[in-house]
Amino acid sequence: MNNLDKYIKKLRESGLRPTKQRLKICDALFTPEKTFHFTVKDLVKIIEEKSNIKISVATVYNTVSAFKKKGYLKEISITSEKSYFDTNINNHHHFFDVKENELIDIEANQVELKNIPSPPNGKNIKNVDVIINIENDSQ
Amino acid sequence: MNNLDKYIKKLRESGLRPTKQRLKICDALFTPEKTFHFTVKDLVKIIEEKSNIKISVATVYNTVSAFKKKGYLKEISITSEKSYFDTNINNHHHFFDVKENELIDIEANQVELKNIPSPPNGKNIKNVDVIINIENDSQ
DNA sequence: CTGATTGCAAATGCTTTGCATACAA
DNA sequence: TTGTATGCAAAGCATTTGCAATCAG
Repeated sequence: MNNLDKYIKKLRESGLRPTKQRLKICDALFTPEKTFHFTVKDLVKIIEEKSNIKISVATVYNTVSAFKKKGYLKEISITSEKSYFDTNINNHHHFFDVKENELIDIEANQVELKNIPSPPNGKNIKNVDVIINIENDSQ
Repeated sequence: MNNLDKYIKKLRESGLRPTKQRLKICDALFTPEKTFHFTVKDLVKIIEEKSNIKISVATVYNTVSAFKKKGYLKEISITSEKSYFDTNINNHHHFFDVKENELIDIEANQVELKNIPSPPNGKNIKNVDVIINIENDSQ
């Protein structure tokens, strides 16, 4: 299956029609070999630089949101005024530089998590995020 | 030392003058026996209900921000459109109900974290947050 | 043609800034 | 009186909503 077909499939599975704007979003997100972290604003910038088209932030938001709900993207739990997303959907964790707002992946098997407590009655665990907040030595 | 003196001390140590508004904020935050989680909007509501005074959100923001910087409050790392703070400044973790936006404390010793990887060169670890995201069984 | 979906301008709501006012010395 | 800190209205942004335009069938 070529990329275009993959992207059309991902969009349809997320409940979205494969429009020109949304295919550009897929291209920006899923074509790079390496996974990466981004904000909605980052993504708009990447798309506009790559293709010289105009795309509204609202379109990016609803597409990213649909992909997140479907599990094609993950949102990262950090204390930041903006939402950060990750194209790496495997179980893993993060360093977060609180001053620079920079994220670095940590492989899941690099951290040993044991004795995870049971969730409250009627609830189940969706996922566990480990955030290691870091800052410059001098601070 | 009585509460008022404690609050004046906390404010001065955070670089703020002890004004009427700020003492109300201290009262709302540090008088309750139990620690709790809150957003800035929650805090404004608590203060206005308790004392019938008007207080602007900006004043609450800058005071909360100064207390956070000083370590008298902690911000919690979660994927939410609002910032959540915690009056419990001991090392501990959280369950986060992603649908209800509800937080529950987990004692630090309830989770066993091992093999924390070394931070990148020139950086040191400020703190480690473990977020256990939960949702209703049926979902 | 018709009902459903799209893309985006405008609205919303959280957070920060700028400045007239109040305060300390 | 004078320089500094305060409190908050207004501005600034991230995100969501509502709807005219478009599309699929």
